[in-house]
Amino acid sequence: MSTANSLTDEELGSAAQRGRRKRILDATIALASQGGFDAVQMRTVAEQADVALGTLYRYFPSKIHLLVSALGREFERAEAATRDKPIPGDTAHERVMFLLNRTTKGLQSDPHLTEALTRAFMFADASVANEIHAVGMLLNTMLTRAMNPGSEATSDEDVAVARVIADVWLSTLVGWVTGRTNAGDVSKRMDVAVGLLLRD
Amino acid sequence: MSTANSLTDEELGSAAQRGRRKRILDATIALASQGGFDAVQMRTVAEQADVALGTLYRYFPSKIHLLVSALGREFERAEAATRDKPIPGDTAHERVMFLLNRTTKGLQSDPHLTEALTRAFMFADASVANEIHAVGMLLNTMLTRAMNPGSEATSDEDVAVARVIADVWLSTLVGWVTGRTNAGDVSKRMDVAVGLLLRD
DNA sequence: GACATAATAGGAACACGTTTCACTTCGTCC
DNA sequence: GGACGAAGTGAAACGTGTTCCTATTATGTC
Repeated sequence: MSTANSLTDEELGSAAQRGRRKRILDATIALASQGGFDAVQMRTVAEQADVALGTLYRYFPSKIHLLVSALGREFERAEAATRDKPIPGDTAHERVMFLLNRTTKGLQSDPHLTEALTRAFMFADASVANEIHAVGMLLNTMLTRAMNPGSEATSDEDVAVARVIADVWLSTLVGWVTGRTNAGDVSKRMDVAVGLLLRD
Repeated sequence: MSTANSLTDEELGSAAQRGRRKRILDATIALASQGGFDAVQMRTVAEQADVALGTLYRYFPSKIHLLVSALGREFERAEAATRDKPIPGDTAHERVMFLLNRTTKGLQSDPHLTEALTRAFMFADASVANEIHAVGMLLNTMLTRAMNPGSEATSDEDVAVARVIADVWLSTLVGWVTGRTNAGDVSKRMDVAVGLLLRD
């Protein structure tokens, strides 16, 4: 696996290049959504994005980088769409579960896409650290905001709890993606975990 | 990915067959230990186990099945070695941490092997459910026993806590394996998580 | 506008997981 | 002991991620 990074949108000079990058990610999402991890074939992505295979590899040094970058973009999109909406719920537990349920439902509405992205996320190695880190930060931000809706300083404990919740959520998601847990159990297990962690 | 199962030791008739299976798993562990996931190449495993490639695939229908089965054998070995030793510690928290630290230290002493096995575990899909389930049960048994050392009935809450701990541990392990978390942080993060879950 | 440089296209080639197939060996039943 | 099916061998072939190479096209500089 190569050690280079994916090209981010910001460091791309021309509009044509940003266009290529966008077409590549769009094709990736479309293929993943339709057939999951295996359907995201580099030749197919390149063809569908109207880009040469070599160019695809110039933008994203591996299939994993590509998928994790796509995941990042989707996550940002989802986060941006809900950034300014207050999360309903009287307790941290309720708000966190609202957030998790909403996100989980979104993921479960496109199982193939979720499978592809989760697989990539879990398979990624150190060379994908940057892309992974971006996703992790986003996730933690969303969770701590749900726990602590005002913009008061977030406590260390909140951060720790958010990390544990994120870990459990990821494991559970992997279980669902790989067919070991059914959709309903994801919610149930998250509720149990959140209940144990946020006793208010 | 094929849907067949790995051949278990019990369902193998002859001693020659059990020998083949053992040689295959030994070769797998040796290669993984030396070079990690990528070094476990099916041709190399077959060659080193003195078995034809087709035979290897008859015993283990994919590289993932092979690695997860190897993981299962290692886990059983580790569990059997410590089954009857009482776990030191005055509280559930201490005992669980003792167990986690001992296991984590064992894993970290062979990073390549751990990388290979964890990668396989996280990448596995539904066709590997049996092999995965065996590992999951073992892990949960070990954790609930640490939490609840007598053989008193294990409560539902204990089981739920054990599952959450296992989830966090897996996520953290993945972080370590993929170079996102260093070895010391694994312990620290597990301690925080266990502290949140077992407040005694 | 001419040129240097970088980016892209197009496609061949390689690596490794997986499949396939023709053949041989082994175990079992009569 | 021979016949038969299951298991094993050996090698070729395929699919897909990845790399590499050359020709062509943009892009920026004087």
